Amino acid sequence: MTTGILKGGIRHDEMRRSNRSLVIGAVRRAGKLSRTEIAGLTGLSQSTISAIAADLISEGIMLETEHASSTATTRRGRPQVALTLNPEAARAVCLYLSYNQLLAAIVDYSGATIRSTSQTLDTLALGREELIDAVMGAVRNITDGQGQFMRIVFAFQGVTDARANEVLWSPIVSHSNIPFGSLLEDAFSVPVSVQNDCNLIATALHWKNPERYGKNFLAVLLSHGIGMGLMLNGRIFTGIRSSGGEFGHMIHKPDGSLCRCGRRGCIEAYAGSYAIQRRAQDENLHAPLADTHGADLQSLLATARASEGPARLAFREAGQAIGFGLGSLFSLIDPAPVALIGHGTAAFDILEPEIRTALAQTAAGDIASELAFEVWPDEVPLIQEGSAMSALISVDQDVFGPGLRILGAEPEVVA
Amino acid sequence: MTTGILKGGIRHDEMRRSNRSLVIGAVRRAGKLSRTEIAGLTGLSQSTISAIAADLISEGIMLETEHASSTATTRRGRPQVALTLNPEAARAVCLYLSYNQLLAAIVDYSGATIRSTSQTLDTLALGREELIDAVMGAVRNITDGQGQFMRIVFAFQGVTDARANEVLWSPIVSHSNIPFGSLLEDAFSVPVSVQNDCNLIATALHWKNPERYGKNFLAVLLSHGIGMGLMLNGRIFTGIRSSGGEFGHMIHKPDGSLCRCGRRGCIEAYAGSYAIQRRAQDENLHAPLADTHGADLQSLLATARASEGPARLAFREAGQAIGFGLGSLFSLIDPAPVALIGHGTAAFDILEPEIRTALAQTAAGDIASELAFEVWPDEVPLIQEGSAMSALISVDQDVFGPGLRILGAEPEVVA
DNA sequence: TTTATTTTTTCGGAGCTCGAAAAATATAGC
DNA sequence: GCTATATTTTTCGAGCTCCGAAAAAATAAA
Repeated sequence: MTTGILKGGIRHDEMRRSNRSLVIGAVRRAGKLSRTEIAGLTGLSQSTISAIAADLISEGIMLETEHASSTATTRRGRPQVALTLNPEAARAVCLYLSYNQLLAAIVDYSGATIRSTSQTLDTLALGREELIDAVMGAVRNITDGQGQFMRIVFAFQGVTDARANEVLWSPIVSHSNIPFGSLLEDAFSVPVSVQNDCNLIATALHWKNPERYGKNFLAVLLSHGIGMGLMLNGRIFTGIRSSGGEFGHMIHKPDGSLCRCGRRGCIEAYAGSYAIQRRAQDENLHAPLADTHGADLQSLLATARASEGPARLAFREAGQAIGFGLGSLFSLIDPAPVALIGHGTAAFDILEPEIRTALAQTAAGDIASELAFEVWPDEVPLIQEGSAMSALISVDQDVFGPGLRILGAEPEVVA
Repeated sequence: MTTGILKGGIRHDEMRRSNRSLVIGAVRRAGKLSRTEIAGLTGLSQSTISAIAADLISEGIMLETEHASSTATTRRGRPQVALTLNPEAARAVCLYLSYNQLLAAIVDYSGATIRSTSQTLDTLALGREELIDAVMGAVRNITDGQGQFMRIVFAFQGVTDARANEVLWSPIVSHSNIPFGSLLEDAFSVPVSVQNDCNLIATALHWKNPERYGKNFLAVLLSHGIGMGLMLNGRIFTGIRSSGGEFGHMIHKPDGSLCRCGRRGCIEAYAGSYAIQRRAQDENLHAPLADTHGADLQSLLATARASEGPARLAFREAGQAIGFGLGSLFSLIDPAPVALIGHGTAAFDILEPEIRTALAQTAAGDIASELAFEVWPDEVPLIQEGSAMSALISVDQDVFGPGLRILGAEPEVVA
């Protein structure tokens, strides 16, 4: 139900704008598409597609590829000409700051990675200015001599604001409210979006496997902390003020274990890998916050698998927290496909039965049995792919859709 | 971020369709509007509005009202002519089935109630067929001799499916999966939508007070059970399969109190009025399910206000459950304006401090202090208004927006 | 080489919006 | 009462964009 916020009469140019975006989106999704196929997919007429394609080609946004052998073997009749996005049409910079690591990449308009860099840095120890300098330096470094670029996407473990401009809070740095968006925009004169890593994971899943991850699904990152990306109605769900979806900080047990965020009883305080380790060692009151990235958890997991004991109990309680949390979430939005991502999924064999047992005790219980989890151990490639798609879709819709011409992306005129 | 589900090229007729809807929506929102004002609000040109208004008037959807004294006292120049929706253009039937009561109303296209009926019935005791017959009878009864109508909205305390067709489960009847939508559609040959009562409350708040209840807010019904309606991005939020938003059945305490739904630890099992009463009397294991509609709760509340004791404790625990629940919810969607509705709000003086204390311990704690609750003791008028608006907006957009002509709504030709 | 088949482009027609000018309708001043 | 001024609404021609049908293009099959 639309509810009467006005402004927004459709004019003539809007129509073209929208249809151009539709065509670009269809080609991005499929990779290669003939005019006839585009007409079929969009419902627009052949003649309209012909006109729009001619424009896009003359603007250097799309390319005609030699005889597309798209449809099986050669058939009678004039062969279809495949259209693709012109890789040279635009470039974007993708940044990903995670615990002690800063990744950067340049992608072309087709999504291919042109160049990438990686550097380690002590994220928690760094001062505010040092942190900003490191990020700025990474962009300067990777773009040096690489020509113009049209977008920066800054992926971040933490809470960003809803306008995708500022980092509000993050577990991996010691500072809050850092306006990376404005800083980067001022420095590089390019639109920047600051995005929560889990939201980008969801974006990536949607592009990798649209059958499973269509208009509604859930991606849960099981890592040092617990994160979530949520797709609802075909859109990444963000909160009203922040990037939202702080699944890890829903309350599992009022007044329960101490969480990294300073509060008590959050899901993360049971299911984050630091919490599992803490629970396995002594009792569960105070958080040591040792950085348990990788190895330690592996040995703990081996112990847990070997026999009953505190280690296995710790993983079980983690599974319970996740299960009840999903149950509460599903009370609001119903079960949907769920993906579990990150190194915490190594313990999936122990977690899953506990998750299902807990879920069965919640309002989602009836349909929980239908629910299939998919596991992706490594989140980094997903975040990188999500960043690239996020940047490029933004170019598709905001720049090439409207048909503006942008500095530094001078299109070749393909007579 | 739009994500590439195709189909949906904009054609020429779509443009008109969309702009017609926009005009109708503007007039519905404002009640009375001159062509000039519509042009200003929609951003469309005067000439376009003139053309669209002429169409709508000739189709009998809008009316020219005598010299609208909309703008203060008379000014120089040709006076504005106010346009209003023609009350005769359409009618809709609104039904509301709640505990032991079935309300029906006919509203005209301006939203005015033409006729209304009320009947009591023993909802829990009624057989499946008796229940269906009662609903059918109510529609037949109220529409008898009243001419054609274009929509039925069936408001319901309970879970409906996402297509707004079926009642999946309800606490007030003994049967589940009743396809009221199809049954009514077959019987009356009119589109029917079956809606959760809390979603309609949210719709009503949005129309009554768009400043406060704009694109994002939350309505929580504190009654025998606990319900929720959620507006996100200007749309009523529904789950993927069901009407969704079952706030009352998020888990407050794993393995906690028995809930009316058969599970344990739901928020409702602490905050529903049956739960409060149960908690005040003995211990909290089994639910008596006495129908505590009204009076009993009043005396309990008096006891609670008078002195410390089990009664006050029961209300306090209810507040805690609500507070932690809101905290979890706000972890996902951030604080937004909240309205509390229903007879449970009579205890607001006791509940509020507990809600705020609990909230402060959750991720929403930082901004919880900014949060203002608004209290509406009586839900029925809101549900009725919400039903009417829901039905009429559907006519606006699906029938009159496209400009089709519908049986039984023969427009007068206003030369 | 001719015919059949399929894709793509071209062209005329129709619908919608827009801006500017004209028409309509009131008040204000003399 | 008449004219000037102000404001709203309608009218009219121009400009986009889309569509359908026909033409053109490009290939396989006969």
